[in-house]
Amino acid sequence: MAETPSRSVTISAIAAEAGVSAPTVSRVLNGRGDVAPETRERIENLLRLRGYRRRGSRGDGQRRGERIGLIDLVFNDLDSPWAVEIIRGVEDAAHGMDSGIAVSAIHRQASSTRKWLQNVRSRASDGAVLVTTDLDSELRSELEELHIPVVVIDPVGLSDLTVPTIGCTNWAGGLSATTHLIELGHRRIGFVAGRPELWCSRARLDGYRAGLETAGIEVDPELIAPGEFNYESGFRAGERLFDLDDPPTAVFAASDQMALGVYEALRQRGLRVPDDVSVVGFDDLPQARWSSPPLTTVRQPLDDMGRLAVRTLRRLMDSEEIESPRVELATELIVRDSTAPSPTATKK
Amino acid sequence: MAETPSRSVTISAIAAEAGVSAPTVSRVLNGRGDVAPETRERIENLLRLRGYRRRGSRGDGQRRGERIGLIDLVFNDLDSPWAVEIIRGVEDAAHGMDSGIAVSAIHRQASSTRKWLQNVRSRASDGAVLVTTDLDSELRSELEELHIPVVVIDPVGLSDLTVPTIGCTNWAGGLSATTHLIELGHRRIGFVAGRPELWCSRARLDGYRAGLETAGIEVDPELIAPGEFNYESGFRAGERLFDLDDPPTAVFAASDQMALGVYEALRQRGLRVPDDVSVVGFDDLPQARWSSPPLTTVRQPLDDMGRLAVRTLRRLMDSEEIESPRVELATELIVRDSTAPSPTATKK
DNA sequence: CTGAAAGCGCTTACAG
DNA sequence: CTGAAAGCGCTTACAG
Repeated sequence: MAETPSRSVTISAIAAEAGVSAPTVSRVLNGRGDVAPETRERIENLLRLRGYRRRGSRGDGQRRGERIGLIDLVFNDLDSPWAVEIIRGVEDAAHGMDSGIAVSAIHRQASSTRKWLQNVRSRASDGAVLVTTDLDSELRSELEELHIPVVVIDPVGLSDLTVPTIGCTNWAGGLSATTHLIELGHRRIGFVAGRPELWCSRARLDGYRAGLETAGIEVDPELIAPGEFNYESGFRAGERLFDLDDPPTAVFAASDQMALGVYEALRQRGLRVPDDVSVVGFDDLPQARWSSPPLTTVRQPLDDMGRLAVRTLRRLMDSEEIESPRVELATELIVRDSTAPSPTATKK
Repeated sequence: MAETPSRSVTISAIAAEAGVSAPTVSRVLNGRGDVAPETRERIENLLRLRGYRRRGSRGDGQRRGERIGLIDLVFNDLDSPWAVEIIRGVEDAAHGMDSGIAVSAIHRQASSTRKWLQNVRSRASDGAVLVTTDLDSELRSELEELHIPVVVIDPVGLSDLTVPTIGCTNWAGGLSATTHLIELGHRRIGFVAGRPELWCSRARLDGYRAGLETAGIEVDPELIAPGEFNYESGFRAGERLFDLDDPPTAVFAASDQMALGVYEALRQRGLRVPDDVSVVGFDDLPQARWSSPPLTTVRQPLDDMGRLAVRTLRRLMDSEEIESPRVELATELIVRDSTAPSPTATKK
């Protein structure tokens, strides 16, 4: 957790500590050229270390409980289909407390990360919500230097606990999806896994296993196909599962996108959902509702996770207690039209 | 177009004009309670009129060509599936010029619009990109009072030209989709229209008509079904078209979401895409690629529209010339697997 | 390359 | 409810 930013990290405080005058620090801050390299570096270090933030003439800095003005919302990339869901939740909660949100993506190149950080610093937001699958440690330490509260929304991982993290119950979701299929009479249930290096993939897989084992069904490794959460990998996994000698009658895919890939693999084989094969996804992205047939899936409350992130940020800013560094919101099985009783099941 | 903001709308300038002291204006700005109602109102009006923006102690205001720091990106609602596409484009371009973006939604209630505006004002962004289907005139005049450059991204409408607007070639897109189907041998081609009050719906419909007429096919009003751009209306339109005595062999829907609704209507009737019926959409949202079968559609370059909006804003800020108040980017037909030769066509 | 001085825009007690 | 005064954080010439 970042040290509490000292109450008045002003230009003159920094100047005093660096043994220069205030104007010199000001010049460094404004990127003027005429400062000796050593001086500049010394000042820049202090600036970072002390978490300097421009304060205008508002007097004695941020007061406890002061209205928050701007929250940074940071994605790895904006091409994930769940980005909007989270944006909506965060925007909604921020709006409710009269705050704005600054959305940005850390573009791949390391060089640009640095520029991006400078941006965040210069717009002086009051807190940051990070949505990220891979929160590398370098970035994290850079963020600490911002001296603002940070909350991580982490729908896929299970990061370490130095920063409050908001996730969802992946294991329970995997279990409920599998149980749903078993209750429909399915016995051969395929699983399309997510990226193996992410904890959520493991949790969903274990939920699947637990469901089978509870029902006394043996886990057949042949029925577990690798995937990477995206459409294409779901499609390939679907092909693989239905090329088996004894193919499954139902498939649980660890993401909606992979479930849609499975749809396509089935369509190309002339198999129908749900008449021939049942399919369950994970996420409940809007497109799950608009697929044909509408997809039964495990809902991950991304918007609520966004809202909770903002509320947590708020508490952090007010130096209130956080219940727990890791919160997992409940997943929920949404039954639509892609699941039906197993064609091979004994009719009851 | 907003009047150019005067160079130095300072608190004391406002105070002088209002015949009060600077501290009083300051109190109004900071929402302190102890100001006489009439005084407050007089000051608030002047503040709006003169486009007051907090300037800290940066000396003489914004200099021409100064690095831009924050761009406001405003949606009506964040539930539109194309929101991310635009966000990505705007973020990308803004990132490229070391600027951040503040994303917000105007929530429905009028009361909250006012609060939202105050927020925009107080975060002092350097420009605003509006994405909106219904840019009501009240909101627009409020925005003028912000005295910052504004660009409207308008994928659906054709607003009046007091503000630079970026759209796409809806008519040409409608024409190319229809021509594609005709070239595949289809003669009875259904059309699912968009919300009739929006100009883009009209343009797409006219493109459809033009395509038919060019090929010497009579326009059958029965084949034109009403829709509202969303999934449900597409579904209903599909039901209606395929309940006709002489149903179409192909359908062009004025949005991807409606096309997916048509998919579902077809599935429920046991009809297959594209073997029995071809379907074309409009937008090329990511989900078009992930539908089953992947959807042939007219691509609207939403991300490029976002990028262009930022570049236009930049020129406005630098007081450079804008080529044209209304720019339309080209649409492009993306052929995937939802279209095939008409089953009733004479084989060539 | 750096600092002392002047100044800007704003806010905060304080007095009435 | 309002203003004169003091002060804060920062920046901009200017001088060396």
